Amino acid sequence: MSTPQLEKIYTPRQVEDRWYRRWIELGLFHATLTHQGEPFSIVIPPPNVTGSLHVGHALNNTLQDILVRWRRMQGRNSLWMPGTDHAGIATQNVVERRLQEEGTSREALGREAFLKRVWTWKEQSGGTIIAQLKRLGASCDWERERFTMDEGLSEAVREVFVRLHQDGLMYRGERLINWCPRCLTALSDIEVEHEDITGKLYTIRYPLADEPNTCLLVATTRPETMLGDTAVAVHPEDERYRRFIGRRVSLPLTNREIPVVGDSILVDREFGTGAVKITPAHDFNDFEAGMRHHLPRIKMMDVHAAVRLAGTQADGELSTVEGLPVPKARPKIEHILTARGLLEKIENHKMALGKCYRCKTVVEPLLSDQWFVNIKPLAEPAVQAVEDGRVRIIPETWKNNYLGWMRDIKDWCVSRQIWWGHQIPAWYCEACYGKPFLRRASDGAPLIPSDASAIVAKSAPETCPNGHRESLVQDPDVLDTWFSSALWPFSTLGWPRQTPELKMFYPTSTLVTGLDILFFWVARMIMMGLKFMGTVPFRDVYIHALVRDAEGQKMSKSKGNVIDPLHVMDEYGTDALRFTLASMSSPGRDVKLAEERIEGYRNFANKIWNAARFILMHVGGTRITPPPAQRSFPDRWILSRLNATIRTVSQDLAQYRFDRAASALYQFIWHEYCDWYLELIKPTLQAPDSPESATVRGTLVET
RNA sequence: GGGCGGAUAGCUCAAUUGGGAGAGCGCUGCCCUUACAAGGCAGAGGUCACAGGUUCGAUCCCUGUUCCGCCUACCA
Repeated sequence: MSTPQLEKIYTPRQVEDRWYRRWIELGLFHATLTHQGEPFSIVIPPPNVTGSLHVGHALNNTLQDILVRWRRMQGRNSLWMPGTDHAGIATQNVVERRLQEEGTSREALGREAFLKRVWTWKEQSGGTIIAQLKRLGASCDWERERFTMDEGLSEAVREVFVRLHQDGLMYRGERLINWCPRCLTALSDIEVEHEDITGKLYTIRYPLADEPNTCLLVATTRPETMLGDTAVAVHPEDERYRRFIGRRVSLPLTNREIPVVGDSILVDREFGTGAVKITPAHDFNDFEAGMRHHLPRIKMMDVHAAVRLAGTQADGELSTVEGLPVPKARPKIEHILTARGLLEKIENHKMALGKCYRCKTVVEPLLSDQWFVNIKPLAEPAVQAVEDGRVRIIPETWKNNYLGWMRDIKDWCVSRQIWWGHQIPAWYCEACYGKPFLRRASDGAPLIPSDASAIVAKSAPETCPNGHRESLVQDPDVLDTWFSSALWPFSTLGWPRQTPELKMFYPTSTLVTGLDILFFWVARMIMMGLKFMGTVPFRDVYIHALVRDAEGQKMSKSKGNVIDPLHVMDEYGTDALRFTLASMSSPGRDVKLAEERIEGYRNFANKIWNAARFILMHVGGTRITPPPAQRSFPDRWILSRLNATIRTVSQDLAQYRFDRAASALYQFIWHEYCDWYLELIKPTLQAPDSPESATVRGTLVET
């Protein structure tokens, strides 16, 4: 019998690396098609390919790993499908920043060279997050790793786009969309973050055209947009203003006269002055109102959110505003209005400011031609699937959140004016619609004529319907990153081909994710899964907590309160981090990660290490399983406790109570096995030949 | 504006059916007893946010209040 020499103190790093290598060598994470067990599958929420492991990833992947390893131990054919996301805007921004440091830009490089550059960047840094997941111990089936821009997944994207188009669920149209003036692209509604601020409410005098001494008082938080006003609305039943409806006011600072209309939807009599300016090209409500009253749309800013006076005959003073970005234009307009006695008052006003979720720039509503998914027909079945329990959302409290959003869902703007991503599979004929075609105008807007009809196809068509061959150009825009993510549960398994993997592992068993991407990702996967696979993409959605710092603050680089999981793993070991995250992951509560807690579980790992060390010192690698009749009282006791613990842990994990499972393990190992059992058997270990001793050995090594 | 969650020991959090309030960390005291001082044993510490109500009895159920957090919402 050899007596292995174990260090007195557990040093995680070497042990972790050694075991991880061994697991990989033995192919333990690889799911095969020949495995007889009942399939169990999870697709990873693909991290951004340029990303680095943060503590949210650590939690998310720890929980998935626990589930997968547990099911694997139960004999299930378990697949954890890994991969990364191309993360369109985020990645493009990263590479663009690099270019800027080099004194160049994507425009200077041109599309092709730029994309080459992004791919290079992806090859260089794309492996980082994967390596970090391995460091975390993630038991993914790495042989199956996918990337959202792999050829197979891109094919799935084109297939879906074309089929949605065929079914009338994908359309192009001029709508008001959220526009990021820094990223220079459209954003979907949920890509806009709202921040509460105290802004200003300006009340401006709009004189009646035929009665200049009488003014309508109009309230606005964005006075500069008055340059794009095409009407003023009052409530049709408002006694104060009824007599003005149908007459005209002369729009200050411009030479235009605009009508006064009655609109009971737009106007809240109680708010402000009861009179609202209508700027159809720069406000969502006004856009709708503009449609109701057939008002013209005047764009008073360009894609950089800089003021344009086109459509307005500006006087000398106003022309100084031309070209100024909104934050600079606003005070100038305020100044001019004040100087001319047109500003009635300014009040403080609480409001929500929309910001780009990628770069935090203030988002502007902009009139633009974009591609949209007609989402209602897809949302309805996805609502049903959750209502009737085909998809279970855990904890259930988020179910209403999901249903509420889905029932009130707006069409999904899927086109992005960036280069990194899946280029939209639509072609236009320059011969039919004139040149220059797809070049960008000085304001950056694509020059696809609104009436140009697109030829949507999986690959470039030979000719346009009129027979032109050489004049076809592809839509320059790319798809929202979340478009390809929505297909992830089946595209990674080989769809649109009917692969054996798809048959075996779809629908997947569980999705583990954070609340922040419930709408971005989860909802869209359910919609797309139902549409293209006919079944839900997963049975359970487990929504875990958000990890905060010890003070409960959201971790952010700017606050400097970020806990780096890599640092924690170096300092305390991977198991300490994982056990901490699991044990604090109780439902309905955010995880406040405090370093002392991690230290406590580092000690736990050390405790286990030393228990093993103790056993090995006495019995080495001997493995003896005595028949039940020969088992001592302590043996029978600890075995019964062991079985009870296994039962508890299994029940807890089946209910996604990672916290309880962790505490059951902690309790058993430390306070029952170590504190009592090991102490109880110490005397018998003094007499190595006694039957009790043999029993002890067998039991210990077995467990 | 609407919706949801939280408030329990100094700190971080448990407590699935209303009936004696728990863990880890920290703290106090004693132990370097050869598995582990990243340990062992013993112990202190809580009007379970506040105010009402239901009940024989409430941390738990109901109502209201305060504070914190989140989601959602473009009342200009």
